Amino acid sequence: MVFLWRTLSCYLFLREKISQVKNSKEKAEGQRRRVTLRIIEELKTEIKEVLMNGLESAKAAGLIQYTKVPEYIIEIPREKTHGDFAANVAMLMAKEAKMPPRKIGELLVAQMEILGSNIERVEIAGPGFINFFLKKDWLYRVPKIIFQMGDQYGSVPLGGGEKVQVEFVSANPTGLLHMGNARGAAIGDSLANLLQFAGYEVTREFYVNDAGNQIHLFGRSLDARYREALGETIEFPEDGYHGEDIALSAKRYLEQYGDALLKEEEEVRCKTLADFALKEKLSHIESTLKSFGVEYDVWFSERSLYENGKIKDTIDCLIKEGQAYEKEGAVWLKAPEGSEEKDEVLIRSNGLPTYFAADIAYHRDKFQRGFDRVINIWGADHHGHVARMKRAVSLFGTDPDRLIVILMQLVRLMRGEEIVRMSKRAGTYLTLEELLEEVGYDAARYFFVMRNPDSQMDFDLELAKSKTSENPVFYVQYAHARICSILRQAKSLGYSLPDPLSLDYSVLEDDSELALLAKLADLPEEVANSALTLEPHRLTVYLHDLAAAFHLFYTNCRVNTPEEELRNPRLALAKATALTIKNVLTLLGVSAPEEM
RNA sequence: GCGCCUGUAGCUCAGGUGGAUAGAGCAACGGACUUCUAAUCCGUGUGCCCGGGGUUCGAGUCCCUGCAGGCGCGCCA
Repeated sequence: MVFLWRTLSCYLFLREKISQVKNSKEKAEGQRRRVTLRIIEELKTEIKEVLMNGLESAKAAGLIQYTKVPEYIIEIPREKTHGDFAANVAMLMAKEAKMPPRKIGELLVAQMEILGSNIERVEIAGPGFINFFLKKDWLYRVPKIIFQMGDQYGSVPLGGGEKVQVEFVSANPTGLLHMGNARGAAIGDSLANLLQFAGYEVTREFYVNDAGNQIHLFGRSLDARYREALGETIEFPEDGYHGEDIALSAKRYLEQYGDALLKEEEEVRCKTLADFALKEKLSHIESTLKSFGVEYDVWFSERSLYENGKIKDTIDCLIKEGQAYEKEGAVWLKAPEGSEEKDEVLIRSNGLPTYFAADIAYHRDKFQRGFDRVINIWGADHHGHVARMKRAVSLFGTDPDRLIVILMQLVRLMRGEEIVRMSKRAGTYLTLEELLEEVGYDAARYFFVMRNPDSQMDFDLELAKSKTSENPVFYVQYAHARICSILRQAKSLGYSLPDPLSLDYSVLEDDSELALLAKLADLPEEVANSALTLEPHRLTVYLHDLAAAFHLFYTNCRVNTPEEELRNPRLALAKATALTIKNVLTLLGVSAPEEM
């Protein structure tokens, strides 16, 4: 009876979910995303129920004493021989129950009712793990779910529509994009994709530093080149931008608008030229990033904070609250009470706000725009700014934990053994454009996102150029291309794939087939974990494992066999794998080629 | 001096909330294509997880400390 009920309810549950998915196909994206089937999660829940019921029975029978069940986990063991899932609860209870973990496990398992569940058998192993071996049926649900979900397979309703902003790259608009920006672009964009896939409402933002000191200097450098082009002998600003691009910008202005600017005041000349060149630079940055697969929702101008008075308002507010004060002609932000930190300048004695002041106003504005969480991706050289910024946010009543800064360690460029010293002034740095030309779009994206932002990375150009096959991205892409090839082959043999939802998958019994199914089922959990920890690089680990599982399946099992009962489920399995690979590659901004 | 990050195989790196025999790629060596793409698969590792303490049933993971490398500590951004 229990068995029947469980089977029936499970079936009804599945039917309901599937019909939800079916109906939702015509509905909006957002609604589609809410429908998700996390098999692994369901199974864990079921195991927990069985486990807890057993534990209560054991307690009721006076076999095990405890007051509270400790925080235990259900994990997927690395070793196949350790079962499909394992629980560590017996080991955690040992102390209070005053019994060896294995003994607890035995008593517990004896009280468990597994009849009618997905559990086939249970074992006690090692120091006291309770290992669960499941019936294979659950695996055969996997392909159907993947086909139901389509390009949404793997998405999870984790975020519940929480509004998250991801601000990344925000490169200095006076120059070109370098390797650090490239890393930030790959990580930021993948993270944004990932969060979106995990049910968050994501806004991608680029903060344009089009104000302040550097723009002033930028303008003066341009002005010098402009006048130089008109035959004047010039004195180049001491800390000016020496790059050739500056001179070229000035020349282009001259060609378009002539020499009329000479009659204007220096300040007007500088501002006009700076505006002209900034526009050029920004559109160049935008198109370069676009060619790297990155597009923004918002380009936020720092200058706008000056023009609409938000910086002034922010500082006034701080003064009013007694957090800032005037001294020696400057305005200072007080360090926290009792801390060893120094007070920070907000407005210089020359009357101009500092970058920090603008950034406070900027972050205040971010939260005023209603984001629940704000994620900034910064280079490690900005880490000194993090604590300050969090504190500044808290001064306006925002919980500083809502501001998350992901610091990336810097990228070191190598040519073989030799370190390439990057210098903007000398113009000896590699731009993102050049990188794309040398290494290629997919490899660059994958390479950057593969590594944990915390680790500093060497980018060896010679390696990247000479042996591109070393890059793991090809391993994954090849799996996808192979599947497409199988499907093409099937078509040319006249094999058509019937509705994958009506197939019987239980003929898939080879170890490599079962392993592949299990790996496919794992994606929603991987997405959830990666989104929770804000670590898109985990997805590359998953992709590699998935591709490996497929390559093994490919080697061991022939898909296009004449036996229809075997061929059809295998074709469907292959197709489901391709779909899954493509979904994850898309999150990483990498293409899924059909041929290689 | 203070702060942040890092230290895992020859090299490049993975190792959610502590779990069972620490993994992968590359490189090296030996096998597997008359069969859906060999950019693949299978096999071969003698790793003081930087050192030293500690926490506990159990530590690469947590705490303390030392060493080494990177990066910050501006009226720069």
